[in-house]
Amino acid sequence: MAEPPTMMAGKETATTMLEELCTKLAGYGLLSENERDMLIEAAGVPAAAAKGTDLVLEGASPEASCLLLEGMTSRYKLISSGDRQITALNVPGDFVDLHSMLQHPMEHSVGCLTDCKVVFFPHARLREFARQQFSLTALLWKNTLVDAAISRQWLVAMGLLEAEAHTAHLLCELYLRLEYVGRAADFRFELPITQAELSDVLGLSPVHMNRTVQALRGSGLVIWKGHEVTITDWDRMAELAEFEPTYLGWGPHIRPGKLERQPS
Amino acid sequence: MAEPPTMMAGKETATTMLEELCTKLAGYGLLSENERDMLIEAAGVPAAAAKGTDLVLEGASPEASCLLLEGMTSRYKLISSGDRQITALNVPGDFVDLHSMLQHPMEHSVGCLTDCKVVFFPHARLREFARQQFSLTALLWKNTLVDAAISRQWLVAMGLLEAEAHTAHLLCELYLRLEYVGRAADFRFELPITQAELSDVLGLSPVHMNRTVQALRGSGLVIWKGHEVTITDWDRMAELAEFEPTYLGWGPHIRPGKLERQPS
DNA sequence: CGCTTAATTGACCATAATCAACCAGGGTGG
DNA sequence: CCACCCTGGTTGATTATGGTCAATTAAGCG
Repeated sequence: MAEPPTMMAGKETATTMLEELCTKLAGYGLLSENERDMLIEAAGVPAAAAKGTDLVLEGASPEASCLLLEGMTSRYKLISSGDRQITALNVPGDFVDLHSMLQHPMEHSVGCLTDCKVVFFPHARLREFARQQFSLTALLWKNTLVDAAISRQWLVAMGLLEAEAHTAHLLCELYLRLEYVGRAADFRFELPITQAELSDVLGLSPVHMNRTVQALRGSGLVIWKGHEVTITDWDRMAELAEFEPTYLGWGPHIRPGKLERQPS
Repeated sequence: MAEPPTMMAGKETATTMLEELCTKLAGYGLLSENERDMLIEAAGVPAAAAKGTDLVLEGASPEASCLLLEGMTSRYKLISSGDRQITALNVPGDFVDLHSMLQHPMEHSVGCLTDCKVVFFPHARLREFARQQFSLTALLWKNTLVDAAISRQWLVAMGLLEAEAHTAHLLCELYLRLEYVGRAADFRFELPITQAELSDVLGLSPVHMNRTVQALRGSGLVIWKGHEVTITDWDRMAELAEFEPTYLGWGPHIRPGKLERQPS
C-alpha cells in the first residue's frame, strides 16, 4: 500500500503553492516576512503522491514533516478487526505530521484520499530554524495546537451528537477550512471522498452514513451531489451541529465568508 | 461554579511536588538539570482548588498555565442541551492548559473532579525561558503533543470500540499514566470519579455506564469497588481494549510496571 | 458494452438511550 | 441515636439509533 511519493517537475510550483500556507499562517497573526522566507527556505523537494498511497505509516519515525499543497489526506488507525478510524482530515495548507518532529514513532498512518501534492520539510532544518527564531517555533507549535483542538472538537461531536448533527458539524468545519485556503466559496465545496470513507471519520457504518446523507438532503440544509456539497442554510446547519468555529484558531469571531461577508 | 483557587500554605510543598513532574519529563529524555531548574524557577504560586470548581473557563484567555500537582481534573465542553463531553482527564504532573499559552480563547473548560493542588506558570515567564532554551520549548511542545495523541486515541476508541472495550481502554490508559507518576502500582489505582462523570468521558448514558462497569466486573478482568480499581488480568484487558500504549509518548516499549517488571 | 466501484434500499438485529423506580451509604438535624 | 435526605449506584421495561446482511441500482471507465 505504501509507496514513495514521486518527484514533481520543478520546485517553482511548490514554492508558489507555499504562498498559500503563508497566507493561512499570516491569518494567525504570527507570520512576518522574515519567517515566511525561512519557511520557504526550509522546504524540501516537492512531490506528488497518488490516491490510495500512504504518506506516513504507523510505527515509522520520519526524518521530515509533510505539508499538503493539494488534495486531501486522512490520518487513520486500523484495529485488529480491520476497522479503520480516521482521526483527522487534511486540506491544502495543513501540516500532515508536524508532530513527528518531536513525537515518534507515529501512532497513526496518513493516507492520500485523492491524488496529492506535498512538500517535505526535513526535521533537521526545521529544528535549526526554530532554534534561531522563537516566533517560527510558535508558528509550528500553534499549528499542532490547532490540530489538537480539532481532535478535541471531534471528540465532543462524536460523543454528544447523533449521526445527522455530527455529519453537519464535519461539513461546517470542512467548509470553513477549505474556504480559508481558497478552496471553497459561496458555501460550496468539493468533498472528494466516498461515503464509506466518511463513515470511517464519523464512526458510523457505511449504510447508516448513506441514510444520514439522505436525511441531510431531505432536511433542505444541503445540496449534495456526487462530490460537490453546497450548504444551503448555514445558520440552521450550524445550529443543528452546535458548530462554534472558535476552535479553528483564527480568532474569536469567524464566520463563513472570512468576515468580508456581512452577518445576515 | 468557578471560584478562584485559594493560596496554599508554603511554596516548598509545591516545589517538592514539582519534582514529580520533572521525573515524568525526564522520562521523555528531554529534561536536563538545567531545564529542570528553569521549570522550577518559572513556577508561580501554588494553590488549592476544591472539587467542583473550575480552573479555567471556556472563553477565557488565561495569563498562566496550570500544572496539576494532586487530584484529578477534566477538560470538558457543554452543549446547549446541557450534556457534557469530557475530552481529557488530567493526573498529577499534567499541564492542564498549556496550550492556552499560544491558543486563546479556551474552547473548553477545566474543572476539578476532586480537591486539587496546582501551580500556575505565568505565560510571560514560560515564554521568556522558552525563547532562551529551545530544549525547554521542545519539552513543553512535546507535552502538548502527547495530549493531542491521547485525544486522537480517544477518538479511535470512541469510534471503533463498544462500551465495554472502550471502558477497558480508559482503565488501561489511566493505570499507566498514574503509575508513571507514582500514583498507582500493582495494577491497582484510585479512580476518584463517579460513574456519571465516567459516562461523560465515554459518551454513554449513566445507566449504560453502570451496566458496562458490571459487565467488566463479571468478566473477571477487573475488581472495581467504590473508587478503587484493580486490573486483575492486564493482558486480556489490553487485548479487549486493543490497547497499545505507544501513544503515551514514553518510548516504544512501555508495559505496566515501567519496564522494571518482566514481561510475562 | 461489460466490469468495477459507489450509492442505495429493505429486512432484521443489537447496542445503547430513556424512563422510572428502588436501594445503599453517608451526613445531618432533631 | 435515629429518622431523614441526598447522592450515587443499581435494576427493569421499553424505545431508538445505528449495525449487519444481503441484494439492487447507479455511475464511471476501459
